[in-house]
Amino acid sequence: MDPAKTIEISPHSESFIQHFGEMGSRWGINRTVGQMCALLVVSEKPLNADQIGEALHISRSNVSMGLKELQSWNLLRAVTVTGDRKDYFTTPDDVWEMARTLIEERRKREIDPTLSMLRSVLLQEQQSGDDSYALQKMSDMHDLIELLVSWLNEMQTLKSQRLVKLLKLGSGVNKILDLTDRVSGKS
Amino acid sequence: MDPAKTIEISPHSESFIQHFGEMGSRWGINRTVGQMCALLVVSEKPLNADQIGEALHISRSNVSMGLKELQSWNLLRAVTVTGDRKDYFTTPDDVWEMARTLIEERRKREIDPTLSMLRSVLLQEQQSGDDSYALQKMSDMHDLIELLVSWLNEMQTLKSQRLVKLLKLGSGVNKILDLTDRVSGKS
DNA sequence: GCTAAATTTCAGATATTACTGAAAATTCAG
DNA sequence: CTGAATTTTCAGTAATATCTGAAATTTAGC
Repeated sequence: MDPAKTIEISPHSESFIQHFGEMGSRWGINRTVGQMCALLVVSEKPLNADQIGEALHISRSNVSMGLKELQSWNLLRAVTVTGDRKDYFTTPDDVWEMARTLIEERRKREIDPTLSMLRSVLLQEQQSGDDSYALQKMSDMHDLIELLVSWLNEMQTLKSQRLVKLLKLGSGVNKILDLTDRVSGKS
Repeated sequence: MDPAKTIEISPHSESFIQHFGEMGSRWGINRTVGQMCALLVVSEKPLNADQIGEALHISRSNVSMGLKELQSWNLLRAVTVTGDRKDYFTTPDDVWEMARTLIEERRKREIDPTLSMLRSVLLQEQQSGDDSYALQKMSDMHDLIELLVSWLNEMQTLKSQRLVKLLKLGSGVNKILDLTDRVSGKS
């Protein structure tokens, strides 16, 4: 079989990959993982670890660790090619699917732990009232985060098409809210 | 005047502050800045730099740098006390205001640059069609991000009360969407 | 099972980021 | 202005995170 070719990267794709590397650090992920993800997104065909390493000029072992990291983000699809023992990788085709996954994973890593912490602190009945200000703040924050998380979860259940429609409506929803307010006579 | 006292931190607040330190690294901010922010949130009174440093066991210069960082996130309010040359700091009282600011700032740092990059790449008309797959992906991603950003901006214009109502409605909006679909006869 | 290809692991090396103390700059009451 | 209080800057150091090559492990055809 055709031995794995050195993959070509166009200048446009190069910009894209470099950008994701730089942004990677502003995210929780590191530069290399960001580049790997970007590379797999713009690559039409799945790539094997050697191709990835060659394209990004990183060691084989670094590719391996990066793939593991991407896997933990649920952003990796593995493909096996008959007659080739190497593993080939790609990202989901649909950018909306990727966005959903990304948001879900970030929620798990960045928000859920804080919610647990707040719950646990608030559960322990305060022995004395001398810390009531702090506890009130934590309570406010808890409620805010819980609301955001439950909203996010609900959005995750919608089909992409539906979600897009809702986002496009934007603050137009506000008008509908006005309407329901008037009907039900609230606030 | 009463010289600035060593501030007391309750065990609950301590957990809160430590947690924000640890989570800080999962965010773009570092441990110390996370702790400083948490400390100012749960502290009823504004604190001066020395108090912050003492409470978190960090150097005065580190406090200074941390404050600068927090300022760049628009999360700091400075208060001057008459008869005291020291500066006192706090965070906004309203957690919703903080959440808005945080989301806006993260958008600026984590999303806007990517949108610019994608725009700039897509603007350069592709010389040859041999990279059409990558360009299509970038175009999809551009549209997705643009939609998210414009939605976020619209949400930022709503009053907190309104926003809460909308979030509580959650996927209930979907039903309203159904209704408008039926009326206008779309999709 | 054996073996060679492929992948993963991990200790040490490298690079990046965060922190400190000392010195410089700023601020403000007198 | 002056000078003491306060804040900021920054070069050097400490801590963290990332990357690599070599060795260990896993995998799959035979």
